[in-house]
Amino acid sequence: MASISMIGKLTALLSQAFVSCGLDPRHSRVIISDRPDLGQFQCNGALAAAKALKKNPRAIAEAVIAALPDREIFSDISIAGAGFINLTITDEFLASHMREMTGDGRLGCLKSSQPKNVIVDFGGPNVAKPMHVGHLRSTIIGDCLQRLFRFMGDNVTSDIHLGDWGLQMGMLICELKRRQPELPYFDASHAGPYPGESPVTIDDLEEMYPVASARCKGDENEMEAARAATAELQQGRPGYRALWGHFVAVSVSALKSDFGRLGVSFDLWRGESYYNDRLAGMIEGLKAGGHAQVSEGAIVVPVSSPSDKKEIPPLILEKSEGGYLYGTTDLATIEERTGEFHADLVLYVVDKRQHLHFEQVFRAAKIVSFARNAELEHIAFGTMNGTDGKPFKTRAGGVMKLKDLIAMVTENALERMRENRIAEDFDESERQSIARQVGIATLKFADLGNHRTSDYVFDVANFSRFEGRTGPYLLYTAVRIKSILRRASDEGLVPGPILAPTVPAERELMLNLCWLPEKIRNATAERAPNYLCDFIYTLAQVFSRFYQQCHILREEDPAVQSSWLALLQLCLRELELVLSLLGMEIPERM
RNA sequence: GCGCCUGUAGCUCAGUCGGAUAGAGCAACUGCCUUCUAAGCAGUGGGUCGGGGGUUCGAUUCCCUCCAGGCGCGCCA
Repeated sequence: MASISMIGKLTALLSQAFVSCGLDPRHSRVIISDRPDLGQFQCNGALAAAKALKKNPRAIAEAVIAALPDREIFSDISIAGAGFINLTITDEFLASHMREMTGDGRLGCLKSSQPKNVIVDFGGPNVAKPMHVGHLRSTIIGDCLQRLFRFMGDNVTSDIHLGDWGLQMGMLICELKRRQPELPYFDASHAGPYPGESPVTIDDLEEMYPVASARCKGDENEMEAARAATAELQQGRPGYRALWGHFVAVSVSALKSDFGRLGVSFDLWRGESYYNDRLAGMIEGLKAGGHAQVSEGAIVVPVSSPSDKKEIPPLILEKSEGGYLYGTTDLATIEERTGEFHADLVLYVVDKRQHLHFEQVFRAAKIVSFARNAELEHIAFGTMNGTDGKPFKTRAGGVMKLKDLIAMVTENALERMRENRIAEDFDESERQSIARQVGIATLKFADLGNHRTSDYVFDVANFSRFEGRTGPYLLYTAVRIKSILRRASDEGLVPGPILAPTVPAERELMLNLCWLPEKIRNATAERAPNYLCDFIYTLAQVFSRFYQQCHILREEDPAVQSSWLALLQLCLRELELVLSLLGMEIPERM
C-alpha cells in the first residue's frame, strides 16, 4: 500500500474535524507554516469557514481543535491571531513518517488516479535554422513536463513537431537555385533519380537561411518566387521533394546532436510535412461540413464568438494562391492526436507571443470536432531578453547558437575546476563529463528557476556562476551526500532505523523532506518547473545546515549515526528524483 | 486604436485557490578550512510590493483607475 504524504495525513485529520463540526472540509487544507516560531504546520480554514458562515473564526477554530482525532501525534495545537490553527507534531511521529517514506519506492508520491494519454509538443525547431538560445526554454520546460507527467503515471508521448513545411523551405529552394541552378532538382524535365548525397551541409543551410529570408523581405518578386516554390513543394514536385528531403535529413542529424547534448529526447520526430497528405482531404471535408468557407480568396474557419472582447481573426487553412500554413498542419495534427493517439491532454510548449494563434487553432479544433474530449493547452513561456531588456542577441547582433552556449558553460565549469584545483587526479574523460553535467545543470537551473510565463533577462554571466542558488550547488549537495555514504560503507557502517531528531537542524531537514509529494503535484498541476527548483534548493540549503552542524562519520552514538545515514539516503533519493525530473545528471564526485 | 502580459531590495528573480513579521541569490561588510568536498556554513545592512482608490476582520495577491514598459492583432513561423 502506497504511503500518504505528511500534508495528506494532517489534512485528513483536519478534514474529519471540520466535518464533525458541520463545516465544509474544503477548508481543512493544512499547509507548511509561514510562522515556524508558532508551529510547523498551519490550517487557515477556520477563517474561511467563518467568513462563509458569518461566524466567529476563533470559536470555529476552537471547535475544530476540540474535534481533532489522533491528538497524540501533536506536541502542540494552538490558535493564534484571528483564528489560525498552528500545529506541531511530535518528533517521534516525524521520525515514523521518515521511516515510512524510506520504505516507499515513490517516497510518498501517489500516481494520478486516472492516467491520461498526454502529448507534449515542444522543442519545435525549424529545419535549416540553427538551434539558438530561444529554443532553450521550450526544450527544457517541455522536457521537464514530459518527465513530470511520466512520473505521475500518465502515458506520455513527446513530439518535436519539426517546422519542416513552411515558407522557409521555399525560400531555401530559391536560394539554392540562385547559387547552383545547374543541379538536377531544378530541372522540371529531369526524370530522376536524384543524387543520394546532399548538395548542402548544415553549415550551408544555416548560412543560407538568413540570406534568403532577408532577400525575400526586401524584394516582393523574390517573396513571390518563394511562395510559389513552397506551393510546388507541397503539391509534390519531385525535384523539390528530393531536395527538401536532403534539407530535412541534414538538419535532423544536427538537431539530434544538439538535443543529445542537453539530455533531451523525443518519442516522435514528426514534422508539419508528416500531415501534408491529409490536408487537402481535411479541407474538402471541412468545406463539405460547412465549417470552412472562402473569405478574401482564402479558405478559412471562422472562430470568433459574440462574447469576445476583441475580434478573433479566422484560422486560415489555405492561402488565396494555394499553399498551407502552420495553422493547417496544427489542425490536422490535433485530429491525428485525438484520433489515433486518443490524447486526453495536449500541451504545446511555445512562446507566449503565439497565444492568439493557439486560441484560433484550439477554437477551430473544437468547432470542427477534432478536439473530441481532449484538453488543448498552450503552455506559454516568456521571452528571454538580453541585459538591455530586448530579445537576446550576441554582441555581433546575431542569435547565440545553443551549441556555442553549451560549449561556453562547459568550458567555464572546467575553468572553475582548474581554479579550485578540483578533480586534478581524475582522468580526462571524467573531468569532461563532470564539466558537461555541471554546465548543463547551470543552464537548466538558470532557466527553469524562473517562472515559466515571465520574461527574463539572459545574462551570459549567470551561466558562469556556480555559487549560491545555482544548478551546481544542487549537484554539489548530492555529491557530498554520496561521498559520505561511500565512506560510511567503506568503514562498514550501515543505515538503520530513523530516530527522532536530536537537534533543530535535523528536525528541519526531516520536515523539508516531507514536502516532496505536494511540491511535485503542484509543479505538475501548474506546469511550473520553478516550484521544483524552489523546493530542491531549499532542501539542499537545509541539508547543508545539518551537514555543517552534525558530523555524521564522527558521531559516537552508533544508533544516531545509523539513523543519520538513513536520513542522508532519503535526502539523496529526493535530490536524485527531483534533479532527474529537472533533467539534470548528478556526477559521482566533483 | 483594441486586446494580453509585466512593474517586489542596488542587480536578477521567488512569493502555489487573500492570511500573521514580504523571501532568496548576486553585489557590500564580518566571521568559520590540521575535522565527512569552502562550488560550503554562520551573521550584518538593504523594501512607500509602480501611484491612487475600492472590497475585506485582513490585499504583493481580488476589482477600478492612472503611470511606465513589453507583446500581439487575416494569408510568416
